[in-house]
Amino acid sequence: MISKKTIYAFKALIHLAGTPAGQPVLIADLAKAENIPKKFLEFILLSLRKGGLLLSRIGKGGGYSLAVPAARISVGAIVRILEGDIAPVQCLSTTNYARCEECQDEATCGIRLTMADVNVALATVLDNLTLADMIERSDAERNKIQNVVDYNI
Amino acid sequence: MISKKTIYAFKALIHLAGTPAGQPVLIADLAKAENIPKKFLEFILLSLRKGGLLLSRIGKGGGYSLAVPAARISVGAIVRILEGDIAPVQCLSTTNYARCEECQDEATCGIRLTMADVNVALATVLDNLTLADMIERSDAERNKIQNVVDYNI
DNA sequence: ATAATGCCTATAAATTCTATAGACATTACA
DNA sequence: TGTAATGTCTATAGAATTTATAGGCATTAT
Repeated sequence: MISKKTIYAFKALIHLAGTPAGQPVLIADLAKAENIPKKFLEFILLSLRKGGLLLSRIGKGGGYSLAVPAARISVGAIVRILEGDIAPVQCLSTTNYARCEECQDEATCGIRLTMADVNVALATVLDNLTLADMIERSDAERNKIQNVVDYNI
Repeated sequence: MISKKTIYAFKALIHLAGTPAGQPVLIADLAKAENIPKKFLEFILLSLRKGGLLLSRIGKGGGYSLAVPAARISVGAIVRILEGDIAPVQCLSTTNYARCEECQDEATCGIRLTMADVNVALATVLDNLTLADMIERSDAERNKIQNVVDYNI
């Protein structure tokens, strides 16, 4: 289950992807528009910036904008920044590795070996979905529904 | 990231799969052998029994044993029992559904549409791995290492 | 009967997640 | 050069969840 923090990040990124490039968005406006606690959002945006996904400008006329096109921001990258990792068990994490407390032998641990498969499956799907996909799918669904409405008229 | 509770469940199930059928194992023994807090394990085993994966016998000579062969216990089933669900967002959960607080329109939510893919990928891999796989892979790795040792002698 | 066992409810302790406060640093622009 | 507008940073509070424990009850074999 992904955390609220990551959901907020998705929302913020989708919002930023929908604003004209070179026109930074204020934290306060973003918070209001997406109904995210401002101070919490502040922290989330900072993380995303440090993760290389956002640009910020301080001072008057400042704000946040995407650092890269939405099509090149993978969902996996977002999740990794906010959740720290994707791995289902910490002994499989690359960024946040920790040995299991009482794992006798990591190399032959059946749980670990099995979870490695899960890890690969998860990473694969998350790394192949992008912010642009999120937006496209939403638009596509909206159009589908709109067409049905048109048809009915 | 899967919880300690689920890891404990895996360990307990692997242990039970490794004991002769019809020979129930005591909670106390299992707790000691796998180094799991006894009272916590008690709760975990109860959940697994209610989930249909274990049989128990009360009273003297009682204990726990697998209700089905290890090859027919999927990792997904175990995770679902302990974690409640697999879905990455609650609005995709079947057993534990909850609408997102401020989702304007669930049908066109890009986050939800995207996470649906993740959900399928995750469910697929988890449902196709079994307790028997966990044990087999562990054995296979052990043999590999053993063979290397033999070869070196 | 009695001892051995799982079952159940309640609750405590620890950890993580969510949210807030407030001072500080940087920038645009009058 | 001053001032208002902004993001940055550190600290901490509050809420929720996860992990762990206690103790009495119900059931069974002998």
